[in-house]
Amino acid sequence: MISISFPDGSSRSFAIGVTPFEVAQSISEGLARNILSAGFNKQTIEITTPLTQDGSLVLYTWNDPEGKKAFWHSSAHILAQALESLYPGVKLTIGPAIDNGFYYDIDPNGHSISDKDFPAIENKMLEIARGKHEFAMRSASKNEALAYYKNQSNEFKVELIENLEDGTITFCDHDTFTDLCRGGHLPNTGFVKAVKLLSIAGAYWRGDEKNKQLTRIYGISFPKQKDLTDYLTLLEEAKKRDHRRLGKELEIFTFSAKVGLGLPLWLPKGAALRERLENFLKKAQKKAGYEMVITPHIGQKELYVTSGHFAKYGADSFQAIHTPNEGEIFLLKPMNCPHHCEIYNCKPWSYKDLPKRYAEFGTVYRYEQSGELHGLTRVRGFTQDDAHIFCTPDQLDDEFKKVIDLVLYVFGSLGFENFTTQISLRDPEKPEKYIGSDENWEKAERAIINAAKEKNLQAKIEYGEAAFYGPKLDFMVKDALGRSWQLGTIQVDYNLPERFELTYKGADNEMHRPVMIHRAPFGSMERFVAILLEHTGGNFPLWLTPHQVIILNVSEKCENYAENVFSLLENHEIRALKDSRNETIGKKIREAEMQKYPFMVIVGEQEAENGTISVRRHGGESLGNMKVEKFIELIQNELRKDIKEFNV
RNA sequence: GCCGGUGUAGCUCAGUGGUAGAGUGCUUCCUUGGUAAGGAAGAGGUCACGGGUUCAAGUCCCGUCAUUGGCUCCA
Repeated sequence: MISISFPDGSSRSFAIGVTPFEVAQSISEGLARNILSAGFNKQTIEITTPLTQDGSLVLYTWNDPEGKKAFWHSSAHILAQALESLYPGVKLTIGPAIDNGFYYDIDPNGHSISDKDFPAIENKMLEIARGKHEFAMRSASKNEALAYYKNQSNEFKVELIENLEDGTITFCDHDTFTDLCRGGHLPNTGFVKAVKLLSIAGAYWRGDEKNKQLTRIYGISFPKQKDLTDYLTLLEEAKKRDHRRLGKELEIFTFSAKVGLGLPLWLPKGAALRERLENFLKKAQKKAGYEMVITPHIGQKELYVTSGHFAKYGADSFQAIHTPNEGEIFLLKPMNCPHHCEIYNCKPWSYKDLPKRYAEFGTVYRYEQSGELHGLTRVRGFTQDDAHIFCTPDQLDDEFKKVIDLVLYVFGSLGFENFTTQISLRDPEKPEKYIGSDENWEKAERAIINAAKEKNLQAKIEYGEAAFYGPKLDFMVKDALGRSWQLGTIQVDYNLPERFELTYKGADNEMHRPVMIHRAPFGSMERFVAILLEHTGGNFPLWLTPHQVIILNVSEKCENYAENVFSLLENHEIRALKDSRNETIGKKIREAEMQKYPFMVIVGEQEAENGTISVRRHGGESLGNMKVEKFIELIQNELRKDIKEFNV
């Protein structure tokens, strides 16, 4: 007998060789029907794998990420089999499960595959699935495995196997198909009832652009047809929240091929929205002890040689700006830090003056590769809500925590609750990649980890993701399609103070180097507004929205009254708009709904007579008739609730 | 930058080799309305651009540009 323990802490005895499926059966038939995969002693296994020793067992269903993973990983095998059978000679490489589905990378080996072929591939996959072929794992020696793939001239699998240790190599077979595989499958292909291939793309072998480009096919699969239908509906809904679409519909921003790729043009409503966001942050920053500075959009080449950015990025960036003076060269600024360092350098500082916190909405220009541009989330000219804090090493901890507070305040005020955080540290294997002393790095890394812990951030630690000059803490938010974007960032920097020879005089009467914190709570105005659009679906909070109220007159007879109401609202700094077109009231309401104005004020002859207005909220809720003064009060109350002050 | 997709009226899109279309918006007129589309008429297109095949190209082929899904990159 072996003893199996469960996640709830209980444990039971089973016969040696019992499978997770049988364990599930012993708990309930329902569970046994739904179980897809299992974890035994923290290792993913098939539910048909016999257990031969004591251990802890977790059973996974579709509702567990691990269950979905087994499902989608198995689906990738089915996709690979379908591809092999439809396109003989294709070379398989890797095919993992991802957050939403799976993909398989293949070398088409002369075949051309396009999305027009998807229906045929999907049908083949379903045919394979219906065969209910069992997935069976088997071990192989390294030599056997190498021979198998050398025989197929599959250099990719050979490369994979060469990096594996003999004795750890396993294959998975189902039906007529075989693949090198670590494991974690469904019992058989029959679990897969619905399949949809989503897109086809090029992907470099092992993610390196110097390598051969393979063909990647993305797909998703489900245990029920209805799940697929629901998922596709969800995708359609997400498309409606695409910031590029909303940006056009709500007239927030546009692009012009004449102006240039990736250079956004902010329309009046967008500019006003952005200004409100900036003012919101400025107000909080003022409380937090920041001082605004303003720096030019260009800088001499020497500035970037000093900062080190020229050597690293000069060749791949916007090219030099020349002047009538021969040899005089300027560059568009790709970041604000060097300018801010020179501001710090304009006079000597005492430790008593620190920290200095310089903030600027600084517009920077970066020549992103054309294929990377994406709406407002990835552009070539954008404005960072940048600030640099120059402090003593002793102040670092405290300053860092204060910045976290500010970022949390910003995210909280805008309803970003589902953000994730990531701490990026040095790669301990490659100390040569980083500059600065070990002591400083340890101090900085400790400061970030402690600060994140103290602020209860469930930060994921990533080694090797740090900038070469220091570790960082990033705040990531997902867009409508679930793609993660980095918004807020806080970075510790020992490099620039060194390169710009920044100093302050300490209590010991000696000169010292300050530490620098780079931080941007929004990240950039462009990306932030994009993600905000996708999160709110264009229904901005009342304090931020371009127009808070639209006044709709029922007929031309009450246009004067509408004008009076409009002036009253304007006098109280309520952002109102008037639709006095000669259209039916029904049509005006419909259009106002589609433009997502938070309040509609409807005025007709009755209202004009009684000196009232009829108020309707976006979405259809009627607030009834009231005096304009009461409505103004209502809005002002909502605004107060909407946004809280930042408390240092 | 690389691998695919797409590009037709201001916008959303139909149009598989034979006279350039719809809805919506816009202009004008009628209608004077009551909480998600009142009616009529009109204007609006070098079918992204350049080349090619064909008696004939929006449609097929090649190139360029833009855009888009990924990959790579992201100071």
